[in-house]
Amino acid sequence: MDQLKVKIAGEIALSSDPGNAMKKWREVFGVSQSDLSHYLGISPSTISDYESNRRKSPGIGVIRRFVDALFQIDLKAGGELIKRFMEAEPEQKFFEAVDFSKATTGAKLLEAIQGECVACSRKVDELPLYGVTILDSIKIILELPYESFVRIYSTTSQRALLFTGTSTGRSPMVAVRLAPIKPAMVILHDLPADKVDRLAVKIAESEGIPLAVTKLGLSEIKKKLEASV
Amino acid sequence: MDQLKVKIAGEIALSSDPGNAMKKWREVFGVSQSDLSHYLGISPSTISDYESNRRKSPGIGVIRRFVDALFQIDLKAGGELIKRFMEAEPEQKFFEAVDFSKATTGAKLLEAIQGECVACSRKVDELPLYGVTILDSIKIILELPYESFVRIYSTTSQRALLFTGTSTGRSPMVAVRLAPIKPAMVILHDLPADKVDRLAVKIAESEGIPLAVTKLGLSEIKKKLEASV
DNA sequence: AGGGTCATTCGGCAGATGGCTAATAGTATC
DNA sequence: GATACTATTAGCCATCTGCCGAATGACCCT
Repeated sequence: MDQLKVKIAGEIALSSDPGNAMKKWREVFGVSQSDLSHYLGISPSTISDYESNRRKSPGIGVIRRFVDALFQIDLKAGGELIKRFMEAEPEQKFFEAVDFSKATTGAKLLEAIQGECVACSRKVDELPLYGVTILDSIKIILELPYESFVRIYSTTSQRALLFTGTSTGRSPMVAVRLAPIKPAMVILHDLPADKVDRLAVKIAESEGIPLAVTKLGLSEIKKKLEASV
Repeated sequence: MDQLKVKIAGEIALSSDPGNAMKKWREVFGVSQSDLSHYLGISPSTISDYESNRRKSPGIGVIRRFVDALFQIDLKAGGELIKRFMEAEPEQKFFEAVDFSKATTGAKLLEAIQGECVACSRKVDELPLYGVTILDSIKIILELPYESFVRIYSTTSQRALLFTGTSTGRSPMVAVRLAPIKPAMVILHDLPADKVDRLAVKIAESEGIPLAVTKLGLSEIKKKLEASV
């Protein structure tokens, strides 16, 4: 647990955009600016000041309070996020790509993997899909250093992202929002449609990216994908 | 390499004694205050100000420049330290204890493992030894979070510490200096007597702790130790 | 005894931080 | 439309950072 704290603090401290790093972690922990500020006993605008880099070099006191607050808020709520982060084993591959030889559509893909659209369903047929990238959401957040946090998405235009190991879909969509190049579609693995986070849906809508869920097993999905190549 | 930077930055940021954390890493990298300050283009007293916690919450800008400087200084000198840190495999035990059933002396121990004293040799016979703790110096520095960096030494009074994987003996002695409870003797493994760092010797002298080296293989040493139980 | 490197302490100062309040605005939900 | 929650922006100010220079002690060396 301390290790995770150290990683977050170090990431913020070394980031060339510390405000964005703080924002990322706040959103990953699913805390609003006002909740966080209330917890810290300061005004919400102060949080916004940090996240917009109005303070170019925040003191480590701020960082410490910030990280501690996120942890304590999560612990009060049961410590689910921290638990999942701690359980994630390092040194394992966290993504896998399947390319299609010819373009398909979101609708066809969802049909193949028994997916259900929860946001932006009208766009499901618009964009051609050239492949699917399967990602472990926890590992991405943990193992990609902040600077390269978004680099993985550089090739994801015209591709669907399938996130595994997500409990609400919030963290992956935060990642998507921060990315400069957006995927054509996002699919959340093993997550009931009604448990999808509202913030995640909101991000999907505002970005215009179809968001879907599927309960099919991972190996099943891979089979289907490879069969459709 | 970035991971190591993040770890150092995070450790400093979250430490309740950031000055000491900065000092630890500066000394681990073997850089003097004046060299570091010269490299950063600031005055040596500024470094001292930080290390004595005159600034209670240094900005992340300072931390960033500090960490970058340490890395660049080491890289200019060949990057040996960074290389060693990167090579250290995690998830491996980093210490091993051998206890004696009855007390022995430093002189007897050194004779058994073919050790050679390089500092404070006159005290080698004074203190009774009840055991030897074998430590991997790199792993200690890397894996022990700063707060518990010294906890391992709580039981080392009346014991000798044998450090493996050290290239100059500087880092282990820095660790010893920071520890609240001191070992009775320090032995550096696989290191020629003339390559022992001068700062290491100085620390040993000022702490009154005999410092020795041995070239005997680790397995040989363990055999000898177990034989003398 | 003197010179060199090492580190610490302290007073001082420009400028930045850390915080506030108030105003603004986008989305949701009622 | 009103209310509530979200986040951002701007002006303001006390305090603290970030850095300096000078003075002070340790050492070690020759």
